[in-house]
Amino acid sequence: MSPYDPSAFPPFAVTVDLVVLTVRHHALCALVVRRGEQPFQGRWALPGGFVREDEDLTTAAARELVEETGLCVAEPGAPTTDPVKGAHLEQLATYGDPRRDPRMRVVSVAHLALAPDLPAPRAGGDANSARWAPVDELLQESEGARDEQSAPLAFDHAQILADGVERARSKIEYSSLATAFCPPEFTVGELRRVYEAVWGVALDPRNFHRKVTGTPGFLVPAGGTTTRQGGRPAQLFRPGGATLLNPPMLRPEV
Amino acid sequence: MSPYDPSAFPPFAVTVDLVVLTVRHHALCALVVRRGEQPFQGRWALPGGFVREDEDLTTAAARELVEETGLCVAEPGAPTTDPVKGAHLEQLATYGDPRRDPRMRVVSVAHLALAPDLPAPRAGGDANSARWAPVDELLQESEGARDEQSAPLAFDHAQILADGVERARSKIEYSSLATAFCPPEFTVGELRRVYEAVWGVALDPRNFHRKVTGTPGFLVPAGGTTTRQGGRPAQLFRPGGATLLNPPMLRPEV
DNA sequence: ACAAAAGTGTTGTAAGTACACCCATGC
DNA sequence: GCATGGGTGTACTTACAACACTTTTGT
Repeated sequence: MSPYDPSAFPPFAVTVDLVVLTVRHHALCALVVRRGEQPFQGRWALPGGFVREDEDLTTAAARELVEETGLCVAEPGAPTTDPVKGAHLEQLATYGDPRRDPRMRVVSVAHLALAPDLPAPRAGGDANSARWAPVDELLQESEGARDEQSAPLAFDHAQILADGVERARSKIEYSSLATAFCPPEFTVGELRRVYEAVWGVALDPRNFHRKVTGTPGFLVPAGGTTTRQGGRPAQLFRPGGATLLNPPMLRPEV
Repeated sequence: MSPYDPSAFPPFAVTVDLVVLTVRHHALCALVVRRGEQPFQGRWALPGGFVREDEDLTTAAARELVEETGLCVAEPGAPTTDPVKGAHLEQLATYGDPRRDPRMRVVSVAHLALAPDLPAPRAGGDANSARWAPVDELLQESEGARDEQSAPLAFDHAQILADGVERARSKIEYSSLATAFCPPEFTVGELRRVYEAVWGVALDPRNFHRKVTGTPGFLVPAGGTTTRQGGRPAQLFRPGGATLLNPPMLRPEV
């Protein structure tokens, strides 16, 4: 690595962008904010912002997450019943094409956040508004007439979102991450509907039940029952300690 | 995102660091270079360097790879018999702790490269020398007396290397990536020794053979045989088109 | 009574493990 | 001959898909 001479390296702006996913109305949705400025003024974009001078990348992402949604990241090992603290956050990938931002050289470290269904997004920062949008709408290629709601995302955010969705889809296979989409206590049926929404498939409720309750460390009984989904009362569960599932959940249609 | 005002964001240096892995003498090895300058002068470090003004991150990583090893990245879809062009390169993760470099704020986009066994590394850039070192030596915690060879890596490179090794270990499970450690044509036994070295386990040769030859798209017969490993002549194979393995290879001891 | 969702039992099948066993070369 | 690695056959076991069936609520 070169010495201290600042002229030896070009300066970059470094940002964090967030792919915040949740499951609403049986569909996988992402948080998008409307851009208030050029370029891409008025278009939807992923939330994000500059990394500060003395801030770690993960810290910057967690800060943006709070500013945009009020969500706090779950403390490892400290199970909480506060639905606003159950979020999962991890680094996704870094995007640094020289022309991805027309104004200057920006390297964006994208992060992936998974959250339970929240009442409503709160707009923050320099965004005019924010909303949860089904990822299917956001990612469908421009075909035929397009209304403003489903216009393509700003910058390279469609690519970032696609990468985040793909990460989530594959990661719930072999980890217990799907519980990050659920409230602190949930039923097996609710967990199944998360898998169905994220993967976009229908799962056999009977086999699913046997599988998740039989995977060690995935779920622990919370003690109560609920009928909030109708039908026979269902046992409530909390996430077990396990992070890696053995055996993994299998995504159909291979 | 904020307007053009450069005072609105702090400037960062952006580098790429490379985790270059290969299998030599039945052990997983990483390429390390000796640092010629402060800080960490004389210590081993991962190869890397600054991203240039108009350069994509992947381009920068590929350029560093050529400079340090002479390896070229494999062209997708263009199978080559040149052993120096078969390398696999992918982004690994980004490291941006404010204090990871004592001189200035550096964000490093680490990349993972997999290469077949090469004759010898060639030192390049500002490194005094370069060598292949077994990852077990590089990653073992400081315990007891340590010679210079096994001194811990500079900066946060031990963490980066550990992340790269873990990525490689898990990715050869469900992808055909293990062939990137092999020469253009190889035997089933050579491929098995790759898995054994990367995972650090012993595999049953009989079941392994059945499995890899039975996984569609993993291997295609190259037509010849070889006795370079001794014993009965073995069929030579080339990588098949498949990138994702179905069913996946299973890592023992879970 | 009926619909709806939860949960259990059973059966066929795909895939993995652990071996015994045979094959083709170099020395 | 014998050592060495390559390759096939087979029995045992696990895990998954499919689907019949029972349970417990709300209306």
